[in-house]
Amino acid sequence: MAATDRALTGLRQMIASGELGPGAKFPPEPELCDHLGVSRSSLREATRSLAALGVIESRHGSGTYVSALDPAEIISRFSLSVELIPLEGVLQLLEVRRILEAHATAAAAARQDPALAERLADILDRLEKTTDATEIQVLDAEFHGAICEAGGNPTVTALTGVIRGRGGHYRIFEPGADFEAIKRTSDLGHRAILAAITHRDPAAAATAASAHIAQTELWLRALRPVPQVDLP
Amino acid sequence: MAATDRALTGLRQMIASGELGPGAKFPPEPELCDHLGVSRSSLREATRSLAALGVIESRHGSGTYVSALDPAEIISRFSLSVELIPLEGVLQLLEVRRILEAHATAAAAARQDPALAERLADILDRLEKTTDATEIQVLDAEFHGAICEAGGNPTVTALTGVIRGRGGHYRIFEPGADFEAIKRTSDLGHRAILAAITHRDPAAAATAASAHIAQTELWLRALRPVPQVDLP
DNA sequence: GACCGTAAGTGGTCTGAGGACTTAACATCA
DNA sequence: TGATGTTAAGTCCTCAGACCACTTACGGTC
Repeated sequence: MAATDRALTGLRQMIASGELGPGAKFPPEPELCDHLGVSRSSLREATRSLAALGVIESRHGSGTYVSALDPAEIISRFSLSVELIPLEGVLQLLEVRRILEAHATAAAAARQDPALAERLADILDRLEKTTDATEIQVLDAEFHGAICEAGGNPTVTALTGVIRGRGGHYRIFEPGADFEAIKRTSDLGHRAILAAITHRDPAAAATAASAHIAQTELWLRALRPVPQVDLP
Repeated sequence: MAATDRALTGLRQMIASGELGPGAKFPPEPELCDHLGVSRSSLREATRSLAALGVIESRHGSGTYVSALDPAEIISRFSLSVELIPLEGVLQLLEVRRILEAHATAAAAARQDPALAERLADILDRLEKTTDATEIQVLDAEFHGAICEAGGNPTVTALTGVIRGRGGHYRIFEPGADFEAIKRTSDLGHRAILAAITHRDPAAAATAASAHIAQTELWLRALRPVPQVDLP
């Protein structure tokens, strides 16, 4: 087996075997090199791989640690790769988001939390007032994010968040030909979701969320020209 | 910004900007180092990160290439990290699988493909005959995998596959106290799913799949002792 | 035309060195 | 005594250079 793979397997094994749990500290690099039988370069490439996957964290001057191994955090790391997926693949992902978010929205409606409805209404008030593309995107994420959070499964929240972030790169809400019609349809979709949550109607909430995201899928399908993405 | 981060951002930008599409070849490492203003070590750590995420592929002696950027392949890379998630997180992930697979199973039932039903029946025949833990796991994966595939969304298939693989590490089917009862319940669940697909009843299929996976969640919840994982 | 060896191109690995950051122990001062 | 500044040890980060292993394509040979 290649050196880096050997290091990679060794590091993963140390975690999988229970030798190192979440938050635990790895031995210093030279010691690990000796233990795994690889050079520092290979070891560092292996640690970088696991760091990219959210499994470990290297802290400059302090040490290398096992991450919390929280599924939501690990899924968040996906955004680094999901942001590069072309439109064709994004549509597949949007179906995943539609299914999961319909479920989460239903769960949120079933939860019967007056504070949630109030907060969502406040977000929509602000959302309906603005025409700025960036602000629309932020408030939309806040709306759906709050609902998913209320759904109770942080993993679902993280996963839908990553997909929503990717979709946001395709700027549907740029002022253009159909801007006003699209914006109005979107606003109405949000109100339908909020109404279902306010009325504590899980089935209606799932349907409204599903329809709202399906609408986004249709817009994206029409938006064939591949956009530029600005990375940080 | 740190050297490796600079390289990472630069590489991602080359893809995000459209300069390099799926399958495209990167310039040789020395040229990239010069272009990005980092040493070869730092560049290599950056490429390893992106390779771990499934965004690029390095082929020894040939070059470094942009991957297909297929969401299903990218999600498959997740298994490297998902396999290390502790039981608590696996339960959150299983809920994701339950939601997605219920949907995919319904879609498969709606598809009305006689060949699928035949293939599934064959798998179940073999599954019901064996008591070998590994073989059970393989056939179970084959059964659910075939259904998800028929569901029509490869991303859903990949995601459920990764989660199922993680759950499989907790060996529910080891011969033990409740082995026979568990096995019989599991077999019945599979037959219920197959019946719904054969009868082309999407709603029943979704319910059966959901119930089957929910049962698995219950077994896992009861299985508190953390198992050892054997990595390849 | 098919096969094979060779050479150029490219990523993989190792070694050694110095720099940058974190942490904790220690000394100093009010 | 308590707070503060200093120092030193520990650790990861980056660079440079060299050599190895693999792939590919070219050109020669049969």
